[in-house]
Amino acid sequence: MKITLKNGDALELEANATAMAAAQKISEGLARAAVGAKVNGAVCDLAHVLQEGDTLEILTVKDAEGLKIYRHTCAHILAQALKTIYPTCKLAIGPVVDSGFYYDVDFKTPITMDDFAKIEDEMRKIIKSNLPIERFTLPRAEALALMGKYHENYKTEIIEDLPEGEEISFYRQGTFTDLCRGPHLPSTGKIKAFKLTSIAGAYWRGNEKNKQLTRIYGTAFAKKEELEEYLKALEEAKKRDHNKLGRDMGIFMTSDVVGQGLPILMPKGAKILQILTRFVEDEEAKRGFMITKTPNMAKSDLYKISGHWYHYRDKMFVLGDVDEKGEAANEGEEIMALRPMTCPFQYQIYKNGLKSYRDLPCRYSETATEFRKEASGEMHGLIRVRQFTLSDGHIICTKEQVEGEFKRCLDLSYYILDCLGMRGDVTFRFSKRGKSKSDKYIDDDEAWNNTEAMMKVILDDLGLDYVEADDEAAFYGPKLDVQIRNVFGKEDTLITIQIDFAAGHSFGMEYVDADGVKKTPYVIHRSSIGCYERTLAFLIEKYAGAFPLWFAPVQVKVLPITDRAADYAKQLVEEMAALGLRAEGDYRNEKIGRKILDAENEKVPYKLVIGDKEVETGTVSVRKRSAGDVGTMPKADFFALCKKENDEKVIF
RNA sequence: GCUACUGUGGCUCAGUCGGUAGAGCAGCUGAUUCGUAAUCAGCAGGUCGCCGGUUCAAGUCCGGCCAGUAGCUCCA
Repeated sequence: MKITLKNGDALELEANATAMAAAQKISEGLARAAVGAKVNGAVCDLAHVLQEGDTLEILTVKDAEGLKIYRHTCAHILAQALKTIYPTCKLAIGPVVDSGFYYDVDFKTPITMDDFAKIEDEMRKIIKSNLPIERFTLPRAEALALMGKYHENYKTEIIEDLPEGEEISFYRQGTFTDLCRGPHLPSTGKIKAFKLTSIAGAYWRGNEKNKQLTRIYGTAFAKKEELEEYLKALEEAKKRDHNKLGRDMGIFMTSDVVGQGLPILMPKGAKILQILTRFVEDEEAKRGFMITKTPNMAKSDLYKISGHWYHYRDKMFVLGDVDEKGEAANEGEEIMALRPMTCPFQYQIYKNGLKSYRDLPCRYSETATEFRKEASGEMHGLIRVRQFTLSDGHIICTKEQVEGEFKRCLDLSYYILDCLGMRGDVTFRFSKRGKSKSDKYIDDDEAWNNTEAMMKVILDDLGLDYVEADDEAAFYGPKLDVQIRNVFGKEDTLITIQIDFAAGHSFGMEYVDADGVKKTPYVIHRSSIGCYERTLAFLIEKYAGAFPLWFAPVQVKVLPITDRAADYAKQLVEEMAALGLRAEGDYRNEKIGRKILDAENEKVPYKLVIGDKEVETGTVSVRKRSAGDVGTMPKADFFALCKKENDEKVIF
């Protein structure tokens, strides 16, 4: 029989040959490195039997899909080790994740990280035994019986939920059998380097109403060196953790008596946010946005119209006593709530006066403070907080204008990301309702289908490289989320642009069209730079606190060598301030080496060393961050260089 | 909220087998005015997260609580 390889070459094989046999025929080396196969585009085991005309690709750990197979097998080895050491534990699920794998397990008595050594030893034994891994399938009744025999009630629940007719496959290695779609390595001995990394609680099926299982995280690599490199890189990344670095650098702090999730921005942090806010507000104004200033709270009546009062109240800070239905507990008391979003406030502005089609698009923007009562365990540094400031905005426009306005919003965010040097760090997620029919979404299939299709056309037209995510939409429409990862690899939304088909109707917004008929507009919710606190967190992590000059809180540190140079140093600071540059002097009675070290630790972009020579000649001796001494120049030259770098928002 | 881990001066950490706390940095004072990554000396600073228990004796052992950190999105 003849098959086709990925590169287009034909390969002659005996009838019923497996993917492994094909790999062997190609080369012994490939057969040794092989971890799985891709037949006609579908990933499968090496034991997969090939058919005439199949297209075959042999996968190794160098392929992303191959590495997944490798790690998934490692998860099974973990499961087998756990069943050996803790025979009464029950297995739930054990998938592969970005940086490794995990297995969710229900233990009779909880285990801790101290047990890892013992578990890893058992895993090593399993690997050393080089057990062959075999796949087999069973009809539903027998599959249930098999898992029932092992008292694996999580597995039986999974089987029961599988659609009728779906193939139910198992993988067996030695005495251990696990329900699994696969694929897997041909034997356990192929694993060369692995490590259990952490332990955590995780709810069965991600639902907090279900039992919490123990999740054991691990990772695996093709070589020991790669594993060590990964662990080292992880340690390095943690040094950039904004939650540590931001506090150490005096950017922000928290206080027990102020409260959880309420970061206090210190002078340096507040300065950065002021710079970013002014930049964003000015840029928005250039692009046709009208700035608004709306209240931080409103009566419950407003949130009743928006629907938040009924769906979101447990996450709002409510002022006044309310009963479980959300009505005032004391007759006649006015119930207020801090706002969790800006939308309905800006809609009030739109509704103030009759609008013509000539008024559209109506672009409102605001640097808006919002309040959300996040659960206590969900707060994280500056990334997830209870009070934050969002570059919020709403565009009210006709359906025909949606596409153009959406593209303008993305263009603004692109520009901002470029100025921050973060364009390369983000990914895009097209967040849809998709197949989900949960009651958290507005019930209007036609509107959902139309809006999701409309957004898809826009994204494809822009040639955006995005992932589609079902069940991630806002309750009123689909979103384009600009995503970013923190130093722990956790992904968060930095910026979002959303199309809302419902707000126009629910808030009674209208415009008079050219034909004299009143029509309902579309709304685009958008942020340009995202939430300032969160964006600052990612900036700290990206630059490890060494910010580009244009938004560094202190741009230049002037370091007089002796008291004789102090007056000139003060004069330099004043001259730079007059030019709009942020400079500080270090007038302590310390040696120059110490002043340089301290300024270096502060991560100031430029240092000026000032001694008798500079005083006499009106020059400055310049040290550039991470480049060291770059020589002496007339002060005016340095000012110009600095000003240029500031105004052009140079990233270095 | 749940699970796990952590909790000693402002910061980083010591503290053996239970015998009522120690260093470096930072701070303060004094001396030093020294040209490119830590000048010297002295001083001061802690109810060992909180509460309770065991003990002649608890930072150390036990129980409870609080706070911080990570995970709880990846679905055979």
